[in-house]
Amino acid sequence: MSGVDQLRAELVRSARALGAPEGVAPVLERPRDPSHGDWATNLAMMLTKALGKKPAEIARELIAGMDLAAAGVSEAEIAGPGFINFRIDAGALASQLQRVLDQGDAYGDTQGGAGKPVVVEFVSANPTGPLHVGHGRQAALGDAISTMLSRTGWNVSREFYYNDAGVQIANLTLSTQARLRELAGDALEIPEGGYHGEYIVDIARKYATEHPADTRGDDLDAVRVHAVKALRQEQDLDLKTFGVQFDVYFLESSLYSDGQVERTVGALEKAGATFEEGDALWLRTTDYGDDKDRVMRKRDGTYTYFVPDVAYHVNKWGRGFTRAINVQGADHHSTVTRVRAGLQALGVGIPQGYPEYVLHQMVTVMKGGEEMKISKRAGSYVTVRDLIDEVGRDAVRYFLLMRKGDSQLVFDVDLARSQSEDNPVYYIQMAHARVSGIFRVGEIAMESVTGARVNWAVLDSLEERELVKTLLDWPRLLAGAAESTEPHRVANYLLETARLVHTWYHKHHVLGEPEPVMQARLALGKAARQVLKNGLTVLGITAPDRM
RNA sequence: GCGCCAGUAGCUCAGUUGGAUAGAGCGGGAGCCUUCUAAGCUCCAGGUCGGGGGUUCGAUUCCUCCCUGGCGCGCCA
Repeated sequence: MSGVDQLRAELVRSARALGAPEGVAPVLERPRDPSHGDWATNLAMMLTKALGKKPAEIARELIAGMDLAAAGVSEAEIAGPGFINFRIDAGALASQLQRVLDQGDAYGDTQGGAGKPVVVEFVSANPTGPLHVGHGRQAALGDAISTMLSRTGWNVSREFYYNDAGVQIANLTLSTQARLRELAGDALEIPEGGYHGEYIVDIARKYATEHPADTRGDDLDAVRVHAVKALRQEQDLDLKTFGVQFDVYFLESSLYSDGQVERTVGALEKAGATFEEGDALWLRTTDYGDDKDRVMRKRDGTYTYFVPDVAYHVNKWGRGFTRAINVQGADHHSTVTRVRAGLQALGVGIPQGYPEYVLHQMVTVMKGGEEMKISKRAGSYVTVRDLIDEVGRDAVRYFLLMRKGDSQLVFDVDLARSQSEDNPVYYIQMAHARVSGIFRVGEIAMESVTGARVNWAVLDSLEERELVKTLLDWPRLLAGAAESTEPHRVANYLLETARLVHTWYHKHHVLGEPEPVMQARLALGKAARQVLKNGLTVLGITAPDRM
């Protein structure tokens, strides 16, 4: 049982003795202001109605009824409108760092997910061009969310859905053909809705080399296969450079070839959720909160995009994923209602909120004070590769994760590239490297610091107490970030932790101090380094030992 | 017009799910290196939390109505 839990247990015991209702659950929080102690509770204010007394009186009685020593409390005072502020004994507080040292890379991991399966789908780009910044945000978000879930006990599968069966693929094929014919001497005629980027020229050139008998691209089937393959390879390479790996690549086309789309449509018709009108087949999405019904099968006999998407999610459910999370740009949010409506209409026991969506707002890339819109290769947008080339993988990851997904994001290339003073990524990594440096310079093996025989009570300065408390927050913070699927909480936590580490490092020397002091500070340093490393790992960012 | 998201310091954004005197980074100003990395530390300036009403001991946080911005509202994906 951790220190907070003991404190809470004592509070509950005391409150119950005063006549508080069963199930009373005191909220303990860390006050912003250190002078308000290490933990504070508003319990006395919560109980005013139930006990019919004034907050201050209740607070006094609560404290009197607690075994403060058992909870490691050195001081308890009543403050403000009725808060109780507890100060924890320095030794009792710092000794909890033993957990960090014992658990190492696993410190912070919890088991809330209980091994249940969850599929996280992200990126899911059409294989029609290089990945753009938005895909980058999805890749960073999806990967970090997956890691967080995995560290909180979920059995995670990362999945990439390839839209390889639609109109876009036809446009890609025709665009490639147009470039082939341009290379053969014709005037360039990129079709309506086609792709204008430089990369199409590369693909065409390679096709012509590999297919000397068809340099004009008359064999559209061969052109399509070639172009899709080339772009999948390019996207894979980008993702690899970004450090993202998937467990499953799911092809949209397989939903058609396996008959899953037809089966889903048949089931929806059977369920009476559809109707025909104007030579088209419609789904009654208005029965499930949509503002109008939606076409499933167009007049030309093909399906609208959300139909295979419904089939795809039936497939996920069928594979045993009772939880599914989709990371997508907010411009796709109209799909949410439709897919869920389709799943509900099937009536096969899929819960209403399935799948969950993590929608993120748009990214604006700024460089030199101006919006950067053009990539040489892609033509009309900035690619993930552009960003990695500009600022490096770690900085791209951090900058794409530092803001809540709900916020529009301004990516400042100049700031991200700066390696001197202003960059939060390097600030955090530097904290890790500086602590590593203590061990390197002192020639102290990291493994030799185990926490055994450490006099934790030595760590009683303001800076040390604040750092200790923050390090002890990590498991709770990670669990909260995972539950809310918000990696930016980890990013902000790391920045705060790094700040405390830098301050501590500057103020409290380690090497050459008297033995008990040095041993205690080495233990604290090692714990801090461990937490920084664990947090950076969650975000997919490296934790260098020297910079 | 309808729906979703946002509006907090000059700029970019956090705000621990309703707590105490609202924070960080950048930008601006002033200091700190014969001692474990100055990619660092310390201090100063900077705010009508978009606006009005409501809920209660207490609201940046919850409800409601306005205002502003982004995205979406296709037999496109």
